[in-house]
Amino acid sequence: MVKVPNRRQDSRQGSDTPKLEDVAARAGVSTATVSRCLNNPAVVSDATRKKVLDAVRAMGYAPNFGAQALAARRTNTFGAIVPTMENAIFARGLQAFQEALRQQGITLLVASSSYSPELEEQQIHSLVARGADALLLIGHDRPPKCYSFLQKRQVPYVIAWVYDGDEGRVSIGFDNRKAMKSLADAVLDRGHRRLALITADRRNNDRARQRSQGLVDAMTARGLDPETLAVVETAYSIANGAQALEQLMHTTPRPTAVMCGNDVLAAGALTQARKMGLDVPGDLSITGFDDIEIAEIVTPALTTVHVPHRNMGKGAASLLFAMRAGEDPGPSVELEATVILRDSLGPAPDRAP
Amino acid sequence: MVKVPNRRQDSRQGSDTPKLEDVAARAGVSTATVSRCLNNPAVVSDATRKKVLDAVRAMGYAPNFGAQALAARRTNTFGAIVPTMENAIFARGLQAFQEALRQQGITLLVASSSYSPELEEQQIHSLVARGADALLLIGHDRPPKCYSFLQKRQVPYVIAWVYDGDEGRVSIGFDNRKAMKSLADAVLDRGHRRLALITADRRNNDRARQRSQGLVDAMTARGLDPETLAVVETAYSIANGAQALEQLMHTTPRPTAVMCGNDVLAAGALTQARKMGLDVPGDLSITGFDDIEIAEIVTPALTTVHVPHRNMGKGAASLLFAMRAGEDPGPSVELEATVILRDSLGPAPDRAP
DNA sequence: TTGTACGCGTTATCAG
DNA sequence: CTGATAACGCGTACAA
Repeated sequence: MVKVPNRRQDSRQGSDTPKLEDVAARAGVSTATVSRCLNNPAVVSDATRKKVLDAVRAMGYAPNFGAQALAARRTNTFGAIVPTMENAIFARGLQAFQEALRQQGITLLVASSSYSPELEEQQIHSLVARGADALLLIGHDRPPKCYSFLQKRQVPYVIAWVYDGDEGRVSIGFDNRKAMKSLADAVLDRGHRRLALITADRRNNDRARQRSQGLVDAMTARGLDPETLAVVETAYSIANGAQALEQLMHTTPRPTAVMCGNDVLAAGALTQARKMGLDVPGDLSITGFDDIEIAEIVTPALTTVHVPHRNMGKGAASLLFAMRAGEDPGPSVELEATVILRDSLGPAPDRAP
Repeated sequence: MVKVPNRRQDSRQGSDTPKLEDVAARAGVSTATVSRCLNNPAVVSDATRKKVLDAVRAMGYAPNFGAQALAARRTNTFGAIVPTMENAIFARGLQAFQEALRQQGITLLVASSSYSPELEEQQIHSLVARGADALLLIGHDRPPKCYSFLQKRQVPYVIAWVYDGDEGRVSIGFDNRKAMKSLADAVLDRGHRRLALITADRRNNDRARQRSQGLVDAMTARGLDPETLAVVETAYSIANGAQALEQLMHTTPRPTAVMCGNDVLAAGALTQARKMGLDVPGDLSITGFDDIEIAEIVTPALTTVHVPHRNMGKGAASLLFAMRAGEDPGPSVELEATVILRDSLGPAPDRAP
């Protein structure tokens, strides 16, 4: 069979994407030199570099991703899988992560798992198959095979949004349990004794579990029976928060404070409480978690926990850079989360003047 | 030089990613057959197909993306560039878009341009370089070279979130100008005559420009002088909405209704108004645009324009499928946006009883 | 400092 | 229906 090299399928006209070879021809050098100019400019002479870069610009050359990935065995792409993109919980963190990556010339691929372990596993495979050089994951909760897969494929990853000693994995985040305990302490300090919790499904969500546990910790520390805590588990959404609150208001004894697993649920709960004619915080106190923008604009503003969104994103990027470079990323990083007191938390009603 | 085929750099142990060849060996067939099993199962015999697929499963084989892209000249990846991911404006639409793509086995890459034309151009290049088969863009406003680039590269694209006759480009969306005029009509119907507008920067944002124009249309239609409209231009954010409102409240004559370019600005404005001790809608009416979740939970709930988020996403996917298949996508699609009346809009104060 | 040439893992064509 | 094998476009030892 005869070779027909380098003739475009369609030699008629300009559906063309210039390739390295074209640039090389125009600049009067070899493809190797062009490649070097782009990837390792230091080793080529000033004169040729200029010549080549001019040609590159003139032709609007951009490397073919597939070819590059195939040859370099590296994509300069990191992946992130977050449970949701429908609200702002992870938005700020991702933004910071992305900014840090961009500075290193790395592209971010974001996928969302909709809080489904199966979907997340699929996304992990997909991102790795697409050549992600490293991965950002949220929380520890996922099937062990996910971890063995990543290890087998030698893909570095970091667990964000949690810090809990070490699970043998590099993580960066805050102590969800401790943070919720602090918030619960603030609630208990105000005399509340009948508490309720609206939380996300705790089965596949270690953050939710830890937050829940933090509340129990606080109660136990004061000699309260955790069994008296009313709990509603539901998916994160404003509507669900509202529905959960309604449900809780029909329980006896009625709670005087409803703590929510995040601000989205809390916003829904708050809206519903007011819709039911309750005064917040006069009749009922409500707290959130995460301190996303919504917390400040609802009425009354939400007492919540501010989490270090941006620092988690930035820090995760640093850890992954180190890991990709084959360096030791060091131990997991603990960042601080702080209680933010706003108007949705007040003294317990029966204790008020 | 001697060829050293198919020996892994590291033959020591299992840092391995199985390749087509490995699967072929295990199944006792050629690589071509394995490839066919995966991409065009119909043409291989049942027996071999089973044999091959078993091997694939057993080895956990996943095709190498780069190689696949290089050989097939197709990535099964679509890209979307939205102005922002920091709030929910585009979240629902993107979600729907993604769901539609997934059904066709297509992965979505999302990038955000932060409302910067330069950044957007860069993102377009990046996504195309990464082999995006098609692109979703928001609005028409961008340098012509972006369009010529896409045309030259033969990358299909659709413009979403707008419908304005035809710019010679396929678009799917609603008529921003008409929608805002309807909302403004509702405001004017309630007796408001001193209006203000808080809008995003209109220079690179045709949606913002059209919405602004719609307001002018409504005023003109009633014989009001558009010159009396107080306008503040600012970036979409809650904080900016708040600041803009404060500024407007210091103008004379003070507006009785503040219309906002979107719900995020409106939420900020609303919060600020209440912080300033104003009664909404008693002293001041405020409107938003987009009808994202936040519109329902602020107090009072926002009168706004509901835009067809999900249908735009789904429809955009359909159009792109057709275009990628070389079919004629047909003309641009106009969807309906509807005014949603909620409590933040009331009668003009001086007209109230 | 630059050029030559091979291999990266798939797909697709063509011959059996 | 299956098997060889030539591209696909780039990176990079190795040679010059």
